[in-house]
Amino acid sequence: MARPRIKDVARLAGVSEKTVSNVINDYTHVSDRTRRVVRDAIEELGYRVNLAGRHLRQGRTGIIALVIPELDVPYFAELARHVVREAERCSLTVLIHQTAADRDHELAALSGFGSSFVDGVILSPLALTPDDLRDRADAPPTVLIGELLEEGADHVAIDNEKAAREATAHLIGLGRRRVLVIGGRSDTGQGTAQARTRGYRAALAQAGIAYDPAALLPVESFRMPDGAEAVTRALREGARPDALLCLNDQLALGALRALYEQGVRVPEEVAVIGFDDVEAGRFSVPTLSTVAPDKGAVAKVAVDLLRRRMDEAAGSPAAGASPAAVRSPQDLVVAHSLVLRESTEGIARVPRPGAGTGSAPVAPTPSQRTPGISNS
Amino acid sequence: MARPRIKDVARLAGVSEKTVSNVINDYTHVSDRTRRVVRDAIEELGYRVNLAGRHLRQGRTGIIALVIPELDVPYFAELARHVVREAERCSLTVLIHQTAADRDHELAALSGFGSSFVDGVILSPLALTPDDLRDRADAPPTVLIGELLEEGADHVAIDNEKAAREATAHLIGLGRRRVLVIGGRSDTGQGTAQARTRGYRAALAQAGIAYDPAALLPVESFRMPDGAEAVTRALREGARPDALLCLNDQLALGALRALYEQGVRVPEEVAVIGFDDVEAGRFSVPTLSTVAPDKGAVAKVAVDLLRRRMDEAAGSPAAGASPAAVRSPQDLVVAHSLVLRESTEGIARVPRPGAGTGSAPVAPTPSQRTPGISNS
DNA sequence: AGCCAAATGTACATCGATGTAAAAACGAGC
DNA sequence: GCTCGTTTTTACATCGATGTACATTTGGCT
Repeated sequence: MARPRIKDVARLAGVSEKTVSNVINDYTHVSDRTRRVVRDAIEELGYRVNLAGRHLRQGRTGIIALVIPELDVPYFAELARHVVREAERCSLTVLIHQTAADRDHELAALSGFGSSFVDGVILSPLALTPDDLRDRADAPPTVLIGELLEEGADHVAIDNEKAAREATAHLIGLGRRRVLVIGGRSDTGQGTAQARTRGYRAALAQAGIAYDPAALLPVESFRMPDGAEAVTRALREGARPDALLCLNDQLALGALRALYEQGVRVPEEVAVIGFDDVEAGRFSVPTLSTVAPDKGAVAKVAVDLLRRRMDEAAGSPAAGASPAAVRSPQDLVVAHSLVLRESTEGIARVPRPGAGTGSAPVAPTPSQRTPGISNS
Repeated sequence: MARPRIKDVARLAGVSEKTVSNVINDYTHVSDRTRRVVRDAIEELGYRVNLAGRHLRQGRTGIIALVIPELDVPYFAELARHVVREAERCSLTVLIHQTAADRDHELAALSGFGSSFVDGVILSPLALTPDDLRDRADAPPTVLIGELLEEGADHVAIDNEKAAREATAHLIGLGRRRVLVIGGRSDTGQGTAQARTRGYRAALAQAGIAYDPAALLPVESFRMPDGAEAVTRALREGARPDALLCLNDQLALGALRALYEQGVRVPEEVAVIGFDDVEAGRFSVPTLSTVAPDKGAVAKVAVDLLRRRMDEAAGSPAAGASPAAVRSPQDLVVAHSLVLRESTEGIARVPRPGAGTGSAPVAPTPSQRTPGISNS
């Protein structure tokens, strides 16, 4: 009645345990007849391999961890979906772990959850310092996404500086001159926020617009309430922006809400643009222009790179043999595009026809996406 | 250089392997001195237990699976966060698995991913049939959340029928008479959608309003595009609702967008109410009234129940001894409340003051929640 | 001092699957 | 029929941690 073991299969099939193992693992030299007999026995007993035994023997689990700050931030959730799909293709299981942007949690993830039961880690760090990355000794292969911390670790992301430059340039091209940056940071760190802020400044410089440090509105975290609060406070303090560059879509959606509450029209008075292209931005009122990273590509590139690292780790434990070209840390850049929607374009809204709605709508369907300006 | 084993710790500490194991597992009869020596050795070597070995020996992994249809549906993401937090308290790790509402994936999850490497499963099924639940033989302990499939399985959810009745009654109380149900289903299944539809009909009946089957708008899935499409189509076909009961917030948010595009004012012309209380509904324009399940409670109750089942499974493999009271399937109901926001209340918006925003805002801050009508 | 019970530590087998090395079976060629 | 070279199969050790059963030490008491 208990779960059958390989031993039970062997007994039923009248062969040794190893032969059963050979059949399971598609070992070459097994006669067709034996293979069939064993298969039948497996079928009859409903046998399935026990991962614990295999793991102990082989030292691998087939599980990789995806470590992200918050599950309920749509960008991470959407990314997670892609990573899971991608991993499934290589029959890897993804263990999703949230760190709540907590350094200890991220550290734990880096070293494989205090035990080697994941074969690799894809980590989106928020609170780690470059130092943390250095003193990991026996950590599993790791690929970072999103934040660029420093040389020394594999990393996949879009060109954040360039993307921010393009987005800002677009706002300037619309005639906007007073662009606030929600979530902007002036320090010279390696984080995404800093890179995007640099891009913003580059665009200003290119257009010959003076940079005002007060245009950077810091936020506690990158969620809707923070965006709303930052904008509300800025307006209350007398800011008169004609555009907002929000460093992610959550901030932008919060900002849209705050602008609405303050009676500021978007995009007529203030244009708004975000980052990430989350689904909610396609249905907000107004719909949200945004920098769209190719999430599928981020996931694919990250998983591919991680797999290479895992193979290396497994293949040559006594390192050195493999070509330095692959072993040296990779910093891979993924494509992004600028998706323009109502929050920057000012698509005319259907005038209110009393309660009637018989006429065909003029506004675009929300799912309709502007082709966008693709980067290299 | 390789990862240290228990053997290495034992050698360094000058004790047997078992003693090290005893220290690690807080066995009672270990002298303080020995304990300290072993602890120091562990510290010095940076030893950490290997899960594979422990798992093989104990037959447990300390991992539970949370199986949900889609990670990027905010409700599931928010729920997942709570489940992870709750599990962390009992030092359980959560493996999140998405099924894409695919029956095969859900089945695989039910039987523990083709191997016994998770100790338990919390499953939010969408495509499973009651039959599937019956023929699972050696599946790990399982708790269902959300959908009520049938007797025979542990289950945690809000009282969906009652919640829908309350929500509908509230709409009727606002004077609305033509309430459409986005995502409504008239069949007599055990799903959430059916339960909510029954609640809707009950409320109509109670108010003496005739039920029109055409008021149920079926959807392909429960996401924003589906909500938008359903509403757009209904309006185009001549429907003249004065309220929408959307069976989740995603549908409602899509509906809000569609109504906006059609020039229909919310809530003046059409009141809208959703289910789930996702964060986006607190920042939409207008903000979204919704049935708010106590997600923290759902997570807590589900994890607690699962732990009981896991203990039972571990304690008495040859069942029978434990009291039937606990072993019989539980069907636990969690509290919900009705959160009223702009989409039903019609809070006055600040009139557009040109570009000025100097005056204090009148609208409530988005995070401000109406206390709500709590159920039992 | 002498004894007994409780406290503490150890050797060894075990969980399940698989790599290793070697035995057994098979087939071809003379 | 016998040898040699392959193919197929097997016995056994192994991965790392821990339960079992027993050995040893400790301490309290008479």
